[in-house]
Amino acid sequence: MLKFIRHLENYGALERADLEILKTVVGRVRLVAADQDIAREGDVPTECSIVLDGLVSRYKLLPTGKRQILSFHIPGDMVDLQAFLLGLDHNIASLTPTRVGYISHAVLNDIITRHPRIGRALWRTALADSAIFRERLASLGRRSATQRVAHLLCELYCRYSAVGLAQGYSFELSATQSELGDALGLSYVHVNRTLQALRNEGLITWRGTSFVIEDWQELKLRGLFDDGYLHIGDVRGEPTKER
Amino acid sequence: MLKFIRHLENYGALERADLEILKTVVGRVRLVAADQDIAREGDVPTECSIVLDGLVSRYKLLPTGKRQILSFHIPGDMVDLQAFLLGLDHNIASLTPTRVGYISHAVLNDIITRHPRIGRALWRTALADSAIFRERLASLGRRSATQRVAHLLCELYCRYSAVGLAQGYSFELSATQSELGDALGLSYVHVNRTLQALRNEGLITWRGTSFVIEDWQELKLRGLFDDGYLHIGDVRGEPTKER
DNA sequence: CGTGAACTTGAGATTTCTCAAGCGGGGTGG
DNA sequence: CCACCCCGCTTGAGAAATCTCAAGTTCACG
Repeated sequence: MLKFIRHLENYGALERADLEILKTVVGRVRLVAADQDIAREGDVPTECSIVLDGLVSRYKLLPTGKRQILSFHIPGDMVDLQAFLLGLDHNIASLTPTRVGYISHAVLNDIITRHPRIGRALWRTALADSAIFRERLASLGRRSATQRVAHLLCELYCRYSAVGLAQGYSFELSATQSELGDALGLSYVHVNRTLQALRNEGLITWRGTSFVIEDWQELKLRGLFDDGYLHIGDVRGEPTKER
Repeated sequence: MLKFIRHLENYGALERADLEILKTVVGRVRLVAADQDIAREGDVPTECSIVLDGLVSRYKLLPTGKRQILSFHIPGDMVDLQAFLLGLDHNIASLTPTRVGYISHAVLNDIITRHPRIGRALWRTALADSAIFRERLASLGRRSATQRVAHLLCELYCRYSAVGLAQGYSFELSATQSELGDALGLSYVHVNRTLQALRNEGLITWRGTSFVIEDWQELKLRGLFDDGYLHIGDVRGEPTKER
């Protein structure tokens, strides 16, 4: 839960009263095994999910059987704020054993109306989510395989770092190379070769699920990465007279 | 302006009072020539733009000089609701001569707090926007060139149709093949060949900027198109007791 | 230890890109 | 009013990136 609050604070300063409320909003908590669907396209959820622990993905399946992973969600992320106002147009699944916290839509509605500061922070996270989709669009459309892989690693490092889940330049990434491929529009074979190329150049290393960025500056360059689109700490539209 | 209201109504029933307010929200209107930037990455707009006439795109430029078009916006679309709460992380440009209406953020803030029905409809359009990015992600990641082109044509037809800008199965699409390529992650040469292939199969025709879908069922199949992600008329989270 | 999933490697096949050149039509200046 | 010009479209052909298929290999786990 603290990760969620930390995440929210990246999208708008919160006050003590807000924090007290946020500590009470999570109703039930559910443990989910690896590779389980948490919600499916067409579902009509009555609560929103927050990743407390583990790694979650959103994905679409095409009629051809191909899978596109739309996003990865790390602890602190609210996964399906969209389903608060619109139906689900994709699936949500755990990639590792995961702990998921739920906030009922009723409670959410209440918070948004009565605590506008929290409401705005929530909407900002939704817009930041959308910004990540746009940047990935630029990756799939106009970045080479190497650039895509490097870019994704940079992004994940920044996001892990923002919720305190990176130590130095290392972080845990429990996605398989096949999953990375489905997220990047590449075959898993090519992801493998690309990762090895980056390792051979001394930009990254990994051992099991533990990745280390060995040359941050160069990796950013290779991925054409600029963290602006993550909007971490980018807060606008805060009425100055409020309080 | 009527197109904007019509667009909003696709995302939540509005009442007479709402309509009256919406008719007054647009402050200034600006005429923009073709191929002009309307806003740039890093800008801090104080108003939101609505396309009244013409065709608008959002795009990113990578340091390599490549362009990714993120979205096309047709009359009725609000282009930069995101900049209401976060900074702009991409550029916005006219593709044709365009008429743009502006709503100041102050007015918008006021409307959202005082007319929650309109506020929710606005947020739904923002979420639907995000849904389009996700579907395009699936296109760029896992659809073939033919599937991408067919899918985009299906989407644009549905969107034009939803605001009353399609006659039968025909609609005006004033993007160049090069622009379509930058939106679909393809070279303009390949877009050209792909369009011709679809024409030779009798699925579409065009003359200048006027496109006709000759075989809707088959084009949908070829594009693996399902309109669910557009969320047209998909309204949830409307408190039933409200009014 | 045995097993299976994930990772690795090799090599030919495919899709799409890039480069290059020609075509066509609408708008404009003489 | 007409010729010219430019932008966008079209076509061809070789090049490049990435995919697919296939066969190991490794490592975590039971």
